Amino acid sequence: MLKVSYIIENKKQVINALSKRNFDATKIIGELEDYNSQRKKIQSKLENILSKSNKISKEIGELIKSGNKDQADKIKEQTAKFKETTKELNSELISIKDKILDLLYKIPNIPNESVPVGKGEEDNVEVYNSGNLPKLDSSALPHWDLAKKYDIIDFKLGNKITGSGFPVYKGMGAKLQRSLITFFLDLNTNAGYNEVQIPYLVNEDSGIGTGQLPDKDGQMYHIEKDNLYLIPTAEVPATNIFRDVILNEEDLPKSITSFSPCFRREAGSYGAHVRGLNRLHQFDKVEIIRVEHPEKSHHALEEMVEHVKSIIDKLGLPYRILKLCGFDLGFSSALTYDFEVYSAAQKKWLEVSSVSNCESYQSNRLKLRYRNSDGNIELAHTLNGSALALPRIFATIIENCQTEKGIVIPEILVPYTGFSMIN
RNA sequence: AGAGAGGUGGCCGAGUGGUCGAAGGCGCACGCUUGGAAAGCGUGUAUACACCAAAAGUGUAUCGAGGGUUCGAAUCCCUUCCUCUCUGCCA
Repeated sequence: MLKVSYIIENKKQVINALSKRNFDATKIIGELEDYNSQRKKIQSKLENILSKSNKISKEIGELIKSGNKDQADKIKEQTAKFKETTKELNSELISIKDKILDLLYKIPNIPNESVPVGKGEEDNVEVYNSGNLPKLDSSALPHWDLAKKYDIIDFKLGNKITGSGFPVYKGMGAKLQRSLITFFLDLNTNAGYNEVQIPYLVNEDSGIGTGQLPDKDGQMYHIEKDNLYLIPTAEVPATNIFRDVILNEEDLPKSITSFSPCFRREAGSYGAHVRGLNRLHQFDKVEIIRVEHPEKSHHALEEMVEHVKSIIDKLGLPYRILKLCGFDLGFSSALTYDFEVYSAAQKKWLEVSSVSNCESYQSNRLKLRYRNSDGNIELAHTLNGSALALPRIFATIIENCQTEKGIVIPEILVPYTGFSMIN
């Protein structure tokens, strides 16, 4: 979330910048200003009274010490009136702070200057594409048919065990899946990301820290009995490593990578476009996270983009990179690049990675800060990206690499799979 | 899951109702000392918010979290989370 002081001091720029998202912040910022000045008034009043009553308490203490009980009792009466007003003011203060927080939760991050204006996903700007799109002959099968043909993914079995969107990978399919995970982790750690294994369930504080709560709690699976949430991405536990942390400037940057299954309720998205592996309730993903100095975060984003490019290049899949327009930009992101690989059998672009700079939007919620060389404390910047999400990569590999004889595994994966052909 | 013991600053650790934001130590920073280092000595060493144009300064809150008792809570009571020990269960 944004800082109240920042919003109020830069009101015009904020409203202007948010209009890129088709988000009209005029009213909400107006309310925010009102609440904030109310908050200050109440707080001053309250602190004044508390200060007085603290002084009196000290006096009472001294009087009792010196044996002056009668006088102490007299002064005690004075404090009675403070008590009620203190209580009232305090509950007013709490409720107004809650209101301010509620408003802050509703304001998305300010898009970076370079983010294009847009009214829909058609306004995303292609900034890179890797070359020619492969053409398969008309007998080419989509991955759900290939999965059945070679018995590598069983969607029906997943339905039986859990429900739709929980596929069972079998045999060479399972092996390919595991190979991809290891392959991605190897590339990420070679690029300097520290591998961590994180919990797949997180508490409420963590959900709030990275912005899934309170607004998007319908998208996460919630275990009510223990009040825990199944993670929708490793970004949540991995970024929360740094919640309530003050780093030293020289500790930056922090780079980590983590594999995890991801759980998403995907409430309300059903239909043909979610067929097969295209949209699942449980899928595997390897994530990269960076905590950066504000002056370096945009360079870091470019590095992350280059890194993801190199991964897809190695797999030899056709892809393009989109710079997301204001409309499509995620709530807490300032700048996002989406990677889409081209599925020749589905004749469709499939998103496989989203690399974002959240600037200080997450770190303000997380209270993730660093101490600069002057000794001042400032918010760090957080970035995250998929490197990579598995299902659509899996789907595209088997679709694009299908031949009459079988599915040809990309050469770079063969040392991981131990086989070069699924047939 | 049951019984017991705990959770204090970057770390260790004192504090069981009254100048306690918190002794003491370690660590860290700066200074003195030294040819240089170590040792020694001295000084400093939390965060958030508010007041102030700003700095200085002042105020308020924070001793796992939330609530309560009290003029006053790190200290007493309740709830909750976490850690440790024993028992149970288990990969």
